[in-house]
Amino acid sequence: MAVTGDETDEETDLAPSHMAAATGDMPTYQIRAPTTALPQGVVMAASPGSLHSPQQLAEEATRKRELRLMKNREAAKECRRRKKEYVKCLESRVAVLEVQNKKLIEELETLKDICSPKTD
DNA sequence: TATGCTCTGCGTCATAACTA
DNA sequence: TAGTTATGACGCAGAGCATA
Repeated sequence: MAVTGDETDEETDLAPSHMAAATGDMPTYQIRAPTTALPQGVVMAASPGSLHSPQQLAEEATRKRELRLMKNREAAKECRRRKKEYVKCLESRVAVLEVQNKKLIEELETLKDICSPKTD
């Protein structure tokens, strides 16, 4: 067979998990890594037991919110980066498959020519 | 050059999915 | 089951481009 062996097996782990569930064969691009390191400038909270006044509670709530927003900001950046990578991966796969398809069509035409009975 | 349109990236919120 | 993370959706701002 003249099927080119250039079918990419480069499927990276790049499809959203729910997408993977939908299509059944797409890889996932969700990479859950343990995030132990805090971003720079983040100060760990005082233990809840050490909070007393309503003002302290309010400050703690504000601090928690800012920490959450910062984490989510970083998560969103990373998510977008992975998504772009995933799309690039899909686009290159499309390009490869288009070339492969073209070759197969050409091969089919050649075989048709060879096999078709000559009618004079 | 001013204006409108499109594209791209960002921050935030809501929520699904996951983990301890 | 509460807390955490990943991601879709939305709105905003800035850059680049066409065109009147």
